[in-house]
Amino acid sequence: MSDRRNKLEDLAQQVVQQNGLKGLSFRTLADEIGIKSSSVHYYFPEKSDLAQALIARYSETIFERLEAIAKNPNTLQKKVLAFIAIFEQVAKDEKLCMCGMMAAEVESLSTANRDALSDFFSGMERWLTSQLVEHAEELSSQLSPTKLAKILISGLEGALLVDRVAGTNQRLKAQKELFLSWLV
Amino acid sequence: MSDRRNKLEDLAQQVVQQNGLKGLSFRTLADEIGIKSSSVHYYFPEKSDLAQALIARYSETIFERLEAIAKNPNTLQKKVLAFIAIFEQVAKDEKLCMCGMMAAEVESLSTANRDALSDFFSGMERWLTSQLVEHAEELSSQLSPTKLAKILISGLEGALLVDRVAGTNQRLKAQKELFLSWLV
DNA sequence: GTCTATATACAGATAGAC
DNA sequence: GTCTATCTGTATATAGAC
Repeated sequence: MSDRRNKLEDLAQQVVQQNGLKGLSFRTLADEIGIKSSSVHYYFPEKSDLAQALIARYSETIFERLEAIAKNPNTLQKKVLAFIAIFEQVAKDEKLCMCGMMAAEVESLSTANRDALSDFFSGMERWLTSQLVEHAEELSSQLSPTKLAKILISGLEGALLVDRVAGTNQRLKAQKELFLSWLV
Repeated sequence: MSDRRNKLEDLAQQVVQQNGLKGLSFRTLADEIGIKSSSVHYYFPEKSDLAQALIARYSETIFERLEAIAKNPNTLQKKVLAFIAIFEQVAKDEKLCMCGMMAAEVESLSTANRDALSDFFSGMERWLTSQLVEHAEELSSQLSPTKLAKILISGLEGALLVDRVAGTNQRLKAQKELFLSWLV
């Protein structure tokens, strides 16, 4: 992967997490890097190609981190708090989860983009579910691990969304406490 | 309020809930109504004026419904299920909460728009909190009503977001079960 | 209130030179 | 790989006639 391609993706991802895919233009992207928009089209012929690359890249980054968390022997509490910390870092930069942002724009995405987005969320849920199952003895909730995973992940996505408008982190904190309430 | 103005707002709201404010143009809005975009500017000089009207209108509609739910003597379970049903109706139309959608676009909104959005979410949380407090004896959670309200509302917003991508209603259902798990 | 006409800006995308 | 140049479409917004 070329360095330039990488820099384009870095910058594009940041813009998408703040302003959305519709808030990102090949022109401004090129300007910030110091090239022309036609050169950006060299790397990403269409905008949907850029979006696809961004989703793939973001997914890779996140799932690598999740794998590292899972591999490291630890309590469920520590593991999931490390998971939640990923969202907290996003919130601190006044951004959204990149895939959460694109989810809001799903009507204007290609079907490949949509599928990749859908895979991202189901992958995160699968990861969290497997952690909850693996540490079942540390859980005290009456709800199934699958449901708990769906609840927490959509809760975290929504918390990022609403907290950013309010300029606080109260909802993210509340979601964290929700998780803690599920532990024995 | 003129009939035309109303029809413009009706249509605009629907488009925003599906495609976002950036996905709404004065031109297409005018076309669908059968007038020219300059005539839309007669009602809403700038796009931020339209956005402000939409948020005010949406808030009014929702809070009227919440007031009706609160006024009608009922169990906490029935009241909150009626609250959740508002989200379920939105999901059925493959839309987002209009304010949830605009929350994703907050970086490109006027400060008045942001403040109105923030008020919408805090108003919903205040309503839900007051219901939880009023029916405290029906609750069994260790978390405070304020936190439960924040958890459920951001959870519902996130569930709409993620479910729409996945084309299911699993996360909304899971959030509903989460609420039910809080009852005695 | 609605129109025509237009100003201005910006979007995604492509052709072809270098 | 990057450029210049350009096509084409669309956006917000305004002026002024009717």
